[in-house]
Amino acid sequence: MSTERQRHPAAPTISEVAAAAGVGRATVARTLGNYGSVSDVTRARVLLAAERLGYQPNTLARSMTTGITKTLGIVLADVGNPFFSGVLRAIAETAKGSGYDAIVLSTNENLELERDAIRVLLAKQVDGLVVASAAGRGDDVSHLAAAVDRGTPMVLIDRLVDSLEVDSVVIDNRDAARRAVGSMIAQGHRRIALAWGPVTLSPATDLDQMHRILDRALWSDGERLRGYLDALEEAGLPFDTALVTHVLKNEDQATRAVNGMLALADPPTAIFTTETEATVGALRAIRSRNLRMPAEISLIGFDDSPWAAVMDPPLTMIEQPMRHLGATAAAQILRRIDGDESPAERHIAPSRLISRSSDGPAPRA
Amino acid sequence: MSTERQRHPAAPTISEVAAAAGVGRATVARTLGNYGSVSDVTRARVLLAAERLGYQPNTLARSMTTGITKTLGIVLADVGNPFFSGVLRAIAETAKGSGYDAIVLSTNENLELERDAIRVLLAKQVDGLVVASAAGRGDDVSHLAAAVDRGTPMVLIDRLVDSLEVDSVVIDNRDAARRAVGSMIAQGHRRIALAWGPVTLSPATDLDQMHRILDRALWSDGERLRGYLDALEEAGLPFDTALVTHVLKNEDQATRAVNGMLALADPPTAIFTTETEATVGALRAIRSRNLRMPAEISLIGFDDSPWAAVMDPPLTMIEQPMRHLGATAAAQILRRIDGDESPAERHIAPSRLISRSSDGPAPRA
DNA sequence: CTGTTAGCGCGTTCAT
DNA sequence: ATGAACGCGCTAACAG
Repeated sequence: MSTERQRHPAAPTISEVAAAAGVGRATVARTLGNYGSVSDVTRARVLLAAERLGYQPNTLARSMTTGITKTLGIVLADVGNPFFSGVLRAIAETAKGSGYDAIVLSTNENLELERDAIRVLLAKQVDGLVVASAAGRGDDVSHLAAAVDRGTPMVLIDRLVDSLEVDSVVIDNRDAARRAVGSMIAQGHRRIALAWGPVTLSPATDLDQMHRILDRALWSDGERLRGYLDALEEAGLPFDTALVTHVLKNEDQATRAVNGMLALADPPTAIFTTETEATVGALRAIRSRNLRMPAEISLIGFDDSPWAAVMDPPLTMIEQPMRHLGATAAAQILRRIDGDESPAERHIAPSRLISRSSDGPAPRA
Repeated sequence: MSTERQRHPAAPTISEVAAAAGVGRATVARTLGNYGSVSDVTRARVLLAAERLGYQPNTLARSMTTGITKTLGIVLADVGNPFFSGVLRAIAETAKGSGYDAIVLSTNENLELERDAIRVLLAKQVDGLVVASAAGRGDDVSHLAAAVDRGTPMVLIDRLVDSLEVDSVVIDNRDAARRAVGSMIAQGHRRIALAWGPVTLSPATDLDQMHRILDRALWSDGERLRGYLDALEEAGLPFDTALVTHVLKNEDQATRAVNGMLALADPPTAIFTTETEATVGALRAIRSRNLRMPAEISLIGFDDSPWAAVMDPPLTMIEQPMRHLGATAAAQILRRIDGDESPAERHIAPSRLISRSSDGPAPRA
């Protein structure tokens, strides 16, 4: 009996198992690690001892010697976003299938937190990184570059980062947006609002300024806006800066911004939203003005959700293949970890416009 | 020039920094670790060398000697559920505030995956565990008990586990359900459906059987059902097993089950849903039968969401304080890690019934 | 104030 | 087939 009562017996180590089994540590390592050769009787003795002591390997120590953690670092812009949590689920499942675990960090769209996340993950010696970066174009991404330099494989998901020569898995945001907006134009709409455009303090007053703002925006935001512009241009419609929000990305701001547009002398007859929260914000604005949808106002938005189908009317939405995106990203990073040194690949996953009833013919003037 | 081109220079270790600075390893550890005492000049030299070499600490090695990982293990039943991702966000933020990182594993409501998750986390030597368990009452929770025995602090969140004497942070599900159902009864409803009840293959045919099923259900499911029964009993209303779903927890099953109830000769005039997916399923069923809400059917459900307010009509929902739950759980686990040995605490967080327009007076027969 | 040394738990030669 | 011994990168005693 020791003087100080040991409430929690220290976890048994490989040495204790060895002692209990009456063999050397190496033999235990061999049987438990399933390599080298061990006689059947010794193996049985070791296994028994391990079982009885409730031996659990210490993966930290293992990683210490092997230099391998069997762990993926996942950096997401926002786990709270159903899109990202859907992607995450697929990543985690695919990884586990190959014996990898995932450490997930959410940056809340904050570049500073992203830097921190990468630092933490690298310090934890993850074998690979999957990143949905919060970096806008032109932002300093040296933290990502450093990870790559260091030799840690990385794949970008959902958002490209210009200066980085790494694998990526994204959808064709520009095309998806072009098609959505195009379908509204085809239905006769001439004044189509965009919520959200890129965040900026000084809204664009003309197309040139818009393009300049666009060059510093988040990649996906930029692409979606470009697709919007593409559709306008194809149809020969003028671009009106008053129809693009530049507000901070939260629901209240979106609501207010869309409300403002709806109050214009020449209001939009259709709204294109680039994210779930913008969609909800737009719906709030539409509801507060008692507009009938789609009779008086049409709406198409990014990121389908289960509830979109039970809205009144059911919402026409762009669906992103979350599972496919996640699974592809995970498979790619595992391949890199496995030693694949081929040039960086860009995977483009298909998106789909799910037609429901929130969009319809433009009302006659 | 070495024969084999070294693409990725090995990460510099403390020894290399020491060499570069011309001091001993310990001195480097002291300056970088900010402990002990180091002369200003040496400190400067070390800092410079570390900076120039781009030194990054290897936390694995650190944890190896200290026995501390500064890492929390979070096991959630489903990260895809907005409720859990909201909770997670609060946990992560609180933890980071104290210098802790979080490793998150989602079990998809699968006990087997939960066992695996705990094993992985323990192997990674996390300092503490926050768990929303997928275990129903009576299920084998030895994996959780083992973690506690081993001395790893644990706090249960959202779901209690009977046999475990550990801290927990939950809401009073029973009371929340009782109040919601009670408010419908007060509005004249006599036939109130419950979606979802506990999952089971052989539905209850009477109250006794219901209670028996209840004794093996997920804690939160059980509590919510109990609250439903409480409200019925208080009002002297009979319990009808036909009004409680027993289906698998996915949207399609919920839709079908609710549809079936609505087709009854004596259909419910109100529905109480215990989770978001059940709510969406119920809405689908209501919509497919073209029922007007709340004129012909009332609805109240668990877990408020941004979109609930833009539905037509806006949904009356029970809001759980996700941030509060997460922050409390994190604070509690940090306290335990800090050495607090006081008896297990049960934190009960307040929930709130947000009254909107999906519920109303019962239609006259 | 600073350098030396001894582990932490494990995987892996190298002998035997 | 098996055991002894070394090292991964770092912290913590212990000398000086």
